[in-house]
Amino acid sequence: MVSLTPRAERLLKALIEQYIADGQPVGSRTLVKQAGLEFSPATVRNIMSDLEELGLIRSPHTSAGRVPTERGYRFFVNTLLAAKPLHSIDLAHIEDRFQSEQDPQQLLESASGLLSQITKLAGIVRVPRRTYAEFRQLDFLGFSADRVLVILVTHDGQVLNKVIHPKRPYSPAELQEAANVFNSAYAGRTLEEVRQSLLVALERDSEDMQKMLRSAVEMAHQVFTGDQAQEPPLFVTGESNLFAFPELSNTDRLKRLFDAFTAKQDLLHLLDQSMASQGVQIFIGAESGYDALEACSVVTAPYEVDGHIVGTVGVVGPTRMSYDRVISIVDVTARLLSGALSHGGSGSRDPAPA
Amino acid sequence: MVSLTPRAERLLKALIEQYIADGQPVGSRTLVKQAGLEFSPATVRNIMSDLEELGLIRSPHTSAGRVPTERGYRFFVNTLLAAKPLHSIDLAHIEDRFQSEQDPQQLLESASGLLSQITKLAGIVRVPRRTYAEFRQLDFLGFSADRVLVILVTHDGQVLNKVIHPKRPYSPAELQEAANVFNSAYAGRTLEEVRQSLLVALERDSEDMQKMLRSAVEMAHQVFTGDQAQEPPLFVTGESNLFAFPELSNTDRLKRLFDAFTAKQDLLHLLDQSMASQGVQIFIGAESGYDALEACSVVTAPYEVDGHIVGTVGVVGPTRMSYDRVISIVDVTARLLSGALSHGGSGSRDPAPA
DNA sequence: CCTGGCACTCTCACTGTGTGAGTGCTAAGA
DNA sequence: TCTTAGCACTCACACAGTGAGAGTGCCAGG
Repeated sequence: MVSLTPRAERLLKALIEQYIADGQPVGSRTLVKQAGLEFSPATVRNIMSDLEELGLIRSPHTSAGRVPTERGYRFFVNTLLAAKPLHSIDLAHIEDRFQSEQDPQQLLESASGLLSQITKLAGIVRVPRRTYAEFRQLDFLGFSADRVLVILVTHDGQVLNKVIHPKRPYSPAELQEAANVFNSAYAGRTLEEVRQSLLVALERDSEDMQKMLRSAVEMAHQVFTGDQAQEPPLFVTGESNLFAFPELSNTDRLKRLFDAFTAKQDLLHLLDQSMASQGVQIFIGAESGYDALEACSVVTAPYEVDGHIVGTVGVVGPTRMSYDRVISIVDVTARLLSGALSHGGSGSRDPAPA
Repeated sequence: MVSLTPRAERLLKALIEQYIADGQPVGSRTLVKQAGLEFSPATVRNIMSDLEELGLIRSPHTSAGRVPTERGYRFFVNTLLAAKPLHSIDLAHIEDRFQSEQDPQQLLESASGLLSQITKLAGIVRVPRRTYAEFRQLDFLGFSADRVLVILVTHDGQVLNKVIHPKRPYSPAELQEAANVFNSAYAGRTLEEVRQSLLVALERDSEDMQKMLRSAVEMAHQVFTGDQAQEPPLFVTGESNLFAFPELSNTDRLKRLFDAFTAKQDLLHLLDQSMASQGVQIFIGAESGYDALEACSVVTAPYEVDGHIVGTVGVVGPTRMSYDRVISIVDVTARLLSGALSHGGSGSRDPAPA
């Protein structure tokens, strides 16, 4: 990374803060006045010239002021930024909301909503993969000769359901029996483990399985394979906040951005990426690697359930955002969410039958 | 309604069609050329003048051509429009998609997706109110001393679930027993009926109820009251198609429109309104009564399950849309959806346990 | 090394101008 | 009485020119 003189750093910091505040290219004189610098505009111009050579700032045109480049933002975020403690009102707001929410899914959706409300940007939340959830039980409900509703419940109270079409009709008693056998065989393992065993079980010769279990396995397998598509793995909230930013108001850019929000594919990859490491991560402009996020930055932080990272919360906004504010909001939200999901709130722990 | 000379009608029709086709105000000369009229531009101007007096068309400014007013569109739609038969490729496309889809919820989402794909506008689908669904069964699953997962299944295979917090701990056996009692008491009635009975039952002195049923009622009541918020009552797809229309490209207008898509409140009212009557309904511009839909038209058609109207499909786009095309697409989609939901597809009918 | 001064550049807002599209009106023709 | 050709008129739009303002780069002196 480039190293700058303390003065240049101070200048760059002031410039970026000023630009973030009002979105106008900032000139030497304004900068001296606004930041209360003790040297003259001319000196500032010299330093700016250096910064421009380093690729940290640039001039939209000759007689405009300077604007940070993505590289400039990156430097700013890496070395100049002092995380700003969160306003206590916001903090209380988040805590309140998490306290009153029960259902883990709703908790996640709330988190996304809160992020977008507080930051006035778009909030995103990566829902935990169900693969790692623990299987609890499964029920088969016959609806007609060829339609059976399968309901799958995980240890943490998530419910999946799917209508499947068995090869032959089953009586209610048979279905009940099949569920019982299946449940005692698989309860307590993760969904992924169950899925794997099902695959193996199906490949093996059916002789060595009880007839009932075989049916159960076949039907359950249908649920497990259809799994992914079933529910949104990602919450996006407050997209329309982004209309407020002139730098994004280009219709074409907006369309691509909104398409990305709908398709979710790219965002998902990005969030999965950021699950790999602890703490807040920031993708500035092209760093995300997705065209749709061209003039945008994404700030993310993973959240945990009982000490394991299971998902990510984050915020999407224009590169010109108050990183200090946003970073602490995202950070705190991730922490509080982890807390709410882990202990009392709901989300896990032994289902002691009282 | 105003009545016009046949010539004026012909002219108005040609003008609106021309305007829908390319979005430019249309002048007398272009109109003569494009529509192959056998009278001169001057005559056209005279007629246009009449139409303008009647409020059917207007001039954005002195030297521009004419543009239809909302009233003009309304007249056009009411009396000049010949419904255009649907392109057979589109028809096949819809049928295919409905055929391959099983789950009623997914079927509805598909319908919305199809509408937006084919019309290149935003598709909306009003999901049936669950209130009229028939109650089938309910299960209580204890997760911890103070958390019980309630799973409710309707006759048509929908699954609702909610975590509730009972007043005292229950053993698994108690929960099982409570569910049994509850199910035999209420199976086969509509959710609304069940909700009503629950209210009554709770008000009555608890003495005359079995202890078990009382608990079941209290817990079930929690599920029934939390019902509405649980799932989206409305699917919206392809919103980003609307970016393509210059008449909507005003950022402020777009924001309001997208907020309406997110809040869903207004759209819901509109769709509920259109459930009252059979067949395609069209709301042009201000007719919808919602500011957010200012320069937009909404085309809707109710769909049925077993002869009863239960929801609405529709399309939102700029007032300048190909009404003939859109109307038939919406109409056909509603019909095919009704079919898919009613017979084989899924959606209803006796759950013969085979 | 800093700074004041100065010439220079470029955007932006404003103004004026010409052109093209389209209108309304009038008077002549069917 | 209805239609049409002709004509004067209006207006948006694109284009060029202008002046002000903001900001820069560079140079020479402290």
